[in-house]
Amino acid sequence: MISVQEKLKEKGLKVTPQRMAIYNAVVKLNNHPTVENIVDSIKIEYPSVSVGTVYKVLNVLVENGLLRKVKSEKDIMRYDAMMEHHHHLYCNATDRIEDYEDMQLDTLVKDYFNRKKIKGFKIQEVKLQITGNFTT
Amino acid sequence: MISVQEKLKEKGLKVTPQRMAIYNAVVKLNNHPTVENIVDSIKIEYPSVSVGTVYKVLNVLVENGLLRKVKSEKDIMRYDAMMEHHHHLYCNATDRIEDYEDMQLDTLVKDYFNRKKIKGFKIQEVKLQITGNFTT
DNA sequence: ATGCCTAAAGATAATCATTATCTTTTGAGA
DNA sequence: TCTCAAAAGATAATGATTATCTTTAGGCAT
Ligand SMILES: [Mn+2]
Ligand SMILES: [Mn+2]
Ligand SMILES: [Zn+2]
Ligand SMILES: [Zn+2]
Repeated sequence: MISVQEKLKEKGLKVTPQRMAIYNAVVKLNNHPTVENIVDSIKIEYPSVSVGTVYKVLNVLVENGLLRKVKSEKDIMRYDAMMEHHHHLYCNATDRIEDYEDMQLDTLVKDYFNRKKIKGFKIQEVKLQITGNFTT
Repeated sequence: MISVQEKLKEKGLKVTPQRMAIYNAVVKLNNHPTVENIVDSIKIEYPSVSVGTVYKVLNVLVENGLLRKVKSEKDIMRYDAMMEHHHHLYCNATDRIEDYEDMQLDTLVKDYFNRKKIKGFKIQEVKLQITGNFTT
C-alpha cells in the first residue's frame, strides 16, 4: 500500500497538500466521484481550494497513472482510483456506477478472443459495460 | 427495410426534409458521426440548415428509437443508426469506432451471467467496449 | 386546392463543464 | 536561507449543447 506522496515522487511530481487532498478524496469518496463531488469533499479541510486547480490536478494524476477517467451517461467526467483492470455496473435509473472485478469472466473472454479473432483488429483491452438495476 | 418517412409517421412525428436528411446522413456516413460530421454532410444539399435544428432533430430521433447515442473518448457525442444489440471496437490511436456483432459471444456472456449472478444487481444489458488497433 | 393550427425550423442567446491565461505562491534542491 | 521552476489561485475564454423566441411549413379539415 504505497502512499500518495511516494506515488507522486516516483513520477517526479511535487508533493502538494492539494494533490494529496484531491487524490485522497477520490479514494475516500469511492465509486467514481465527479469534480463537483471532489471539490465539495475537499472544501471541508480546504475551504479556499480553486476549482481550476482541482481540474488541473485531476488531469495530472490521470496522465501519470494515479487515477483514471470514467465517462458517464451525462456529459460529466468522473474519476476512479481503482487502477486494476475491472468492469463497471451502471444503474439505468440513477448515476450510480460500481466496480466489478471478475477474473473468471476475464479468462472466459480472453480465451474466446484467442480462438475467434476479429479480422482487421488487434484487441488491447475488453471492458464490459453492464447496465441494469441495483437491488441494494 | 422500412423507410425513414414510415418510421417517423409510426411515431407520430412530422416528416420534414431536415429530419430525413439528418437521419439519412447518419445512415450514409456510417460509423458514428459527430454532429459536425452530420452538419457538413447535410450542408451539401441543405446549405442553410441550422445547427440547433440538427441537435434538436438528433435528440428527437434518439428519443423515438430511430438513432442512438454513442459516447466517445472526447467530450463529443456521436450517433449510431444501428439499433440492434451490438458492441463497439474503439481505436486507441484515432477516433474510429466500428460496430461489432457477435451472437456467439452474446450467448457465451448471457450463459455466464445466468450461472454466475452479480449479487445486488439485476443485469439488463452487457455491452463490450473493445479497444485496440485497426490493422486495415 | 385553401386555410388553419400546431409542430418544427431558424436565429440567437444562454448554459456549463472544462480549459487557458496570467499572477502569486510554494515545494524542493543548492 | 536562496533560488526558481512548478504549481496554485483567480479569472477569462472555449466549445459543445441547450434554451428561447420568431418564423415557417407539415398535415388535417374544410
Ligand atoms: Mn463538455
Ligand atoms: Mn459538454
Ligand atoms: Zn471503476
Ligand atoms: Zn454502433
